[in-house]
Amino acid sequence: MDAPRTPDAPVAVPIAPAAPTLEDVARLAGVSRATVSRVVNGKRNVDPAIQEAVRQAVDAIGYVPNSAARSLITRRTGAVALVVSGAGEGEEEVFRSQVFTDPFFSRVISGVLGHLRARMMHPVLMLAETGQARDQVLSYLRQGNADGTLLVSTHAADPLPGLLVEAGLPAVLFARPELSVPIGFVDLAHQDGARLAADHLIAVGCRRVVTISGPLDVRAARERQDGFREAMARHGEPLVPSAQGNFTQDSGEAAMRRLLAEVPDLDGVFAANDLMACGALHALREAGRRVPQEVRVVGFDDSSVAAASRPALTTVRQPVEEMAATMAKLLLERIDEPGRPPRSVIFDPVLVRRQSA
Amino acid sequence: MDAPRTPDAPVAVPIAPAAPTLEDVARLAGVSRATVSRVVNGKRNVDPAIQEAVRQAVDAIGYVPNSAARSLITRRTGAVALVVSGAGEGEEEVFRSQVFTDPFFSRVISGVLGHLRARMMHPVLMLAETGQARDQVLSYLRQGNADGTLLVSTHAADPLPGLLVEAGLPAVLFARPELSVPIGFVDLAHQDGARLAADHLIAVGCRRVVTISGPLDVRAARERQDGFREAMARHGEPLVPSAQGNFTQDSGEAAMRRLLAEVPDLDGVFAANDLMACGALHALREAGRRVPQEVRVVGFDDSSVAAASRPALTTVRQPVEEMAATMAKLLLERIDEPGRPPRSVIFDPVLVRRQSA
DNA sequence: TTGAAAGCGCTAACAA
DNA sequence: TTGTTAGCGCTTTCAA
Repeated sequence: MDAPRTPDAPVAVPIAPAAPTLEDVARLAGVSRATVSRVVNGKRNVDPAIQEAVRQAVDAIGYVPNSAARSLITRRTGAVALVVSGAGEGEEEVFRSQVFTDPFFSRVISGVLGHLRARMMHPVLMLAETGQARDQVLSYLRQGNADGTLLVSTHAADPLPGLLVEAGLPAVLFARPELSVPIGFVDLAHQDGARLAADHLIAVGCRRVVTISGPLDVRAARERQDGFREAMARHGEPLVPSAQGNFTQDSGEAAMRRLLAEVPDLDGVFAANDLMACGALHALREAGRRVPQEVRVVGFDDSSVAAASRPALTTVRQPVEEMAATMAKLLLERIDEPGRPPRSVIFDPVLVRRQSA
Repeated sequence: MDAPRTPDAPVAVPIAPAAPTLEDVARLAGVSRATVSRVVNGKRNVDPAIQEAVRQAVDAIGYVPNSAARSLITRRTGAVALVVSGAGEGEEEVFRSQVFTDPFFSRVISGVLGHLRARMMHPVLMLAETGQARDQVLSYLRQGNADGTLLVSTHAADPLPGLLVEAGLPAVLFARPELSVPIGFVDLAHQDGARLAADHLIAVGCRRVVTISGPLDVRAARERQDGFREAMARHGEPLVPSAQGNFTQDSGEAAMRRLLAEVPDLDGVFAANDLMACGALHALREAGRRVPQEVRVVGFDDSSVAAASRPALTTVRQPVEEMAATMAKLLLERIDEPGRPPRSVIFDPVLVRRQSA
């Protein structure tokens, strides 16, 4: 009663080709597994003739080492986690879109990739914006899925640095941790950068200067603010009106409007990042103020929007790619020599003059 | 130029605590390794009492499974490669900075991450912009470092899709491959999107319309261009002046200048992406043309710059995050059921009206 | 339901 | 210089 089965379509059948192993190569080359292993890993002390024979066998058979097996012994994965961690209050999707809208993270990725690939290591991207996500990241790392962690915290009081140190996992941060944790980091001399901006605004003749700050629970935002105020005080301007933003363009635009209402005769603006400076530019244009003729604007970061905006932004450059590359370098150092104490590097900012000031 | 400073760092002594293994847990709980394994992996058929005992032992001892050992048997890593591949001509650093300046890639990452994390999988970021880099990616994958590949090609005739299929590695592409390769992908109905733009420009009264195209060796750019021209032809405008850009803002600005010189009375612009549309906006402002009063501008993608630019861009939305999430979904399907033929999904674009048209 | 035993594929002592 | 041998820590038949 059985209807004859129609044969399955002649689709490219997925034959599991049973990947060749060291054993197979060894047999074909007529040597031991150990010797093959040595050749494959480029260890010295192997007869050139045998080396050649092994190589031929490898090519002939299409051998590729299995990295799980290798990792099991070497305790190395060739991967590092690149984790972006938040405060733990936001919504997942909001956090994601904010993180990835900000050109900052792209620059971090770019810098990290640049340094890592030369060492044949690869970054695994992870988000740790909630407590649960953080636990997942932690357990992922504890399982030995990565050789170390590059951590970018977006908010203060992030518990992750402490947890990583506690777990004995190599890690390096972007930005000095809020809480004192014995861990390496790269950072910028934010106060110096803010001073550069203040000095420049004064130098080009501004007399009524205001600032748009970032969220003041973020250390970098605080330091930029403090540094700016301090420098202005030294120039005899101890009272600098300020409005707070949250590093987004919209928040910068809103802050600028508030400041225009509050200080109608302002002639200089320092924004704590370029995105907000860009927003300020929009608000100023909307208010009919010409930049830089009537109002000068200085941003911070020198992100891609700085050069792209019109007028192009004068800004304080933070060498993010270079910092990220250094972060990777510090991590690899630590992975290579676990005994070594954590190192940190602080970078100096530079003023980049464009059209806005 | 930065002169990195090195602050002194406190020392943290590295204790190598010899991670506990299944064996340790088994001994402590008084059961066999197999039983512990079953409990840890949530297999049924384990006495609740024993289950509890094992769990306690796990907690007491701080056991975490070693994923290299696990992968060796399961042949799963929990990682997928997210590779961005280029044509193979550019410089490494240039490619990196271009890739990561474009908000498009950030959106891809965001969408991928959103889908993957729910399945406890993680993306490993890789670039394959040169032949050498491509080989590295390929060997990384062949070594079993990832369970599959999500591939975003920036250029036509990318050999990687073919190589992946040939190697029997599960993969899904963003955008249909130029060469015919039996592989799954997600894509947008670009022509339909371009038609949306054309219909809108006509509907709002434009009579002298021009386009800024992307590089025409990129399929998406071609389809947007063709779709636009076709739709304009149906509206009785078979000859649409066009200038070519390369998807960057600067190239859009330059293209717009050329078009202004060539077609001084133009009153409508369709740019093949938002970045170029933004550049066009700048060129138009510079030329003293008011948008949208004198010239209407429509972009493509609805990337973050579209809403951020002033005037905000009317644009054709490409649901990149959703597409990327689907790409991840298709890949996981394929990883779970290797026998299954590749699936693809094509998304419909939507016109997003803002201020520029 | 549990345990014993056999590897997964590789590297690294240790001998030869 | 090469081979032998022992695992790395885990999952998974197969019996009990």
